[in-house]
Amino acid sequence: MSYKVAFFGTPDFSVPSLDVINQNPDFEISAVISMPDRPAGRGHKLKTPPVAQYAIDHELQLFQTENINKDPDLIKFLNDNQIDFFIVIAFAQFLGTKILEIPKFGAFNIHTSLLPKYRGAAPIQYALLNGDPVTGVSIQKMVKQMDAGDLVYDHEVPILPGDNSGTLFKKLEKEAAVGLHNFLETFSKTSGDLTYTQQDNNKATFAPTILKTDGLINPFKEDCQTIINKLRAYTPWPGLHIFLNDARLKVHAVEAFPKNLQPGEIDIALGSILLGTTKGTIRLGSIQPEGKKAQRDVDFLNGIKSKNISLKLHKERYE
RNA sequence: CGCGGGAUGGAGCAGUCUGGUAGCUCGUCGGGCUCAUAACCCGAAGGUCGUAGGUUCGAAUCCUGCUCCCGCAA
Repeated sequence: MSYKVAFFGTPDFSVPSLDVINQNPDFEISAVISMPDRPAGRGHKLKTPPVAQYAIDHELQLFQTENINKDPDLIKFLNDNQIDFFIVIAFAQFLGTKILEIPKFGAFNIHTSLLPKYRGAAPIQYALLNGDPVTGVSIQKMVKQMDAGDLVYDHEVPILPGDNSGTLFKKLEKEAAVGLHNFLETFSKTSGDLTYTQQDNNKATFAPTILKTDGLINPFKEDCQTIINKLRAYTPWPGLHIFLNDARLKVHAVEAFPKNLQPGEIDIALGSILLGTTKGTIRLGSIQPEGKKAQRDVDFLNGIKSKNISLKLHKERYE
């Protein structure tokens, strides 16, 4: 006999986990639930979420819905099909109590931090923002409170100095699938009689959604190390940017530089773009003007000299 | 048909509006100065101005099609 599973997920990140279930003969995917197709990219062409695309390619029952809590057809389907449990990974929607009560064994969420640390939408980014040496994968039985459920699995993953959000996402995408694989094995062996570990709510920290505007380098409010951490956390999305001479520039590389400057002060005398912060000076090593490709600091400065203009922070943007 | 920027020697840019010998800051190569140098001085090489066509005596520059790159937005 096999267990019936409903899978909730949306981006690339969820696909290997979905595949793990799909490959396991002890589990049957009754439904895949994902977000609707959305216009995306340059040109705003309609784009199907990767999880939905996987479901289509593998001929799985697919639901794409804006709000699962208010989708009677989906709720009816889930109720009628005697689902054993849900797997939720990077779904981007909140599951209400009514939904959580449907499956026999409950709903399990794969979360990419060592809970109770970094509950919320952006655990990977926050581990990098804080310069953590290690993060991990947790699987929790979902309750109404966000990411506060009892744990059934956790596994540490080291963060290397060269990691950014892009590389760490890739690693955790695999680790999440491995974790899910192990979870499924345990589930089979114990027939769903799992061992739960409570989270210590006093140790809970939160990782709210990253906004595009968070990518602004603010030398009046941030120190050197914060900006370096932000670069790692916000690469590849949303990236760092700064406003110089009315232009919005992306910044792809930063490093500490031994020179004393006032917060917001810019110095290009040494052939680098140096920027004073609240503590320490930072060198902007790679710059990308709008409509252009990323370029080295020296190249950018050559263009500036050629135009015979000087660099100024667009100060109003930082208040 | 979401909005917009860009394509000029190896790099980053100016020149395009107001057609008429292709320029700036670098890099490269050669020479000089120097104990030495990423510094300074002198000199040189290197460009079918993305592509196809049109207008013109003449097009990087004006008009049209096409390709490629990128920012915003989502």
